[in-house]
Amino acid sequence: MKTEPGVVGIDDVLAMPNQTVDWWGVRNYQARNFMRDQMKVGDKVLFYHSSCAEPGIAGLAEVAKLAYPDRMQFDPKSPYFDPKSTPGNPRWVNVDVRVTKKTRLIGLAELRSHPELERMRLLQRGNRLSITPVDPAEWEFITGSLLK
DNA sequence: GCCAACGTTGGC
DNA sequence: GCCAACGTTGGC
Repeated sequence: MKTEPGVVGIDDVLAMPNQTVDWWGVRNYQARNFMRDQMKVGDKVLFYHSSCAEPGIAGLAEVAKLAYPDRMQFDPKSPYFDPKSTPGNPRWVNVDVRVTKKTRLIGLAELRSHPELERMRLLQRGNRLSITPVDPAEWEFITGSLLK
């Protein structure tokens, strides 16, 4: 799951109660559907920093709460406000994410250097999705080999 | 700031 | 439903 550290970085989440944050602001249907349809409490998450000086994996996390309406869509003052969304029929949802471990930063170049991660969705050319599935083998390689 | 690669919008 | 124009993402 990508986040911009200038907005909410891993240190910000670690400073929050229960090291947990609501993943507000996703406004892409595919990414929303991953949260809504796929993610369960306890699912493991790679916490990724994007649009910053050092893009890469910054930590490990897990899903702490099933998808529910994103609070920003109802706030007219928020850039994430959606006038077409109503509390009775919300368009956007988010899960809660709890950071379980801050790791060393694994940069993009390093990720790309490993053939084991060649097919990782995050690394595919043209990928702009802020939430992408991670293959169990990819998770194992990253947590088992790269972070040892 | 550039720009590739998308995704969304809206006229038809 | 098509598709051109426009907007966004995100690494560099």
